[in-house]
Amino acid sequence: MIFTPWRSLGKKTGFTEYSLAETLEGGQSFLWAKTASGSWLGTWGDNITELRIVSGSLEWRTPKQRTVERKEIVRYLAIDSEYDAICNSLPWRSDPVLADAMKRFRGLRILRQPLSETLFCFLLSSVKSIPQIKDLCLNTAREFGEELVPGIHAIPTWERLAEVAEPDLRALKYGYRAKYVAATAERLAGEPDFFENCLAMPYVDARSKLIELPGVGGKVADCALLFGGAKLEAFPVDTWIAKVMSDRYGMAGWNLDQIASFGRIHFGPHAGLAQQFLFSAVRAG
DNA sequence: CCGCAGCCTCCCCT
DNA sequence: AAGGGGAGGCTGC
Repeated sequence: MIFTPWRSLGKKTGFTEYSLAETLEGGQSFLWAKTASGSWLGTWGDNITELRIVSGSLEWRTPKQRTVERKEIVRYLAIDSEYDAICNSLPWRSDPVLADAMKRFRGLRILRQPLSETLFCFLLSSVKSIPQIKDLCLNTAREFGEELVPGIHAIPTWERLAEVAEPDLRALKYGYRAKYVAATAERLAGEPDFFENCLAMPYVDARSKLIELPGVGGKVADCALLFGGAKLEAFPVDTWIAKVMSDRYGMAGWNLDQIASFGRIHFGPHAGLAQQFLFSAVRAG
């Protein structure tokens, strides 16, 4: 494949080798893979981009036959957000657990993925590890998604998924998730403005709307809105976060909804970023 | 309202 | 070497 020349986004992005890796494949997206040369190649929507860090600068390039505008990269990686100010607004001064996680993963950002695609990936995520979710997503793309360049496919649209029979999803090893995807696809195919409407709503309303979909509960809705809807107040509670809140914040015995409510209040309007720092830290051990 | 088993499949463990 | 238990959740009882 022929690529454009590498272009630089500079050093001010704050990304390090470590925080870029954690941002791209630390559980927010399942569509990035490390290349033999150590760069990252991935997709979102119908975009394909390769990223790398050289001498502390973030660099990017795209296939020549399918270029991506610089502003799209900036938007996806949230480089245009006031990162230092947002980090500073988190309650790290009074929260040593958060302070430690932020120190270890400085530079970690919340991606701005397409909401539709993000919801799809997280609908497949229940009781799966990251490598397994990646396999499911990429196999689905290869089977049903548009071929963007030879060998690289986009995640199919919900409209396309609505045409796929449930047994064909089972054949891709979806397991019990097949009926969730089939039912949600059928529902969404009749509501072309669903995601646009969600994005226009406040977080709480968008969350309720997503939870109406088959197979979508609080955790999946929060992941979709945080990583695919830029709703930074979302505080997804999975088993890892439940564990750290139980062990380090004295919340043993609290249920998942209670932990999520506490997280949104304690960490504030950017609770989702705090969640991702804690998630990365507890997962790294 | 709350807690829990069951759901597919894979993986790790014995 | 075969078989049980649990995994980044949701649903229905």
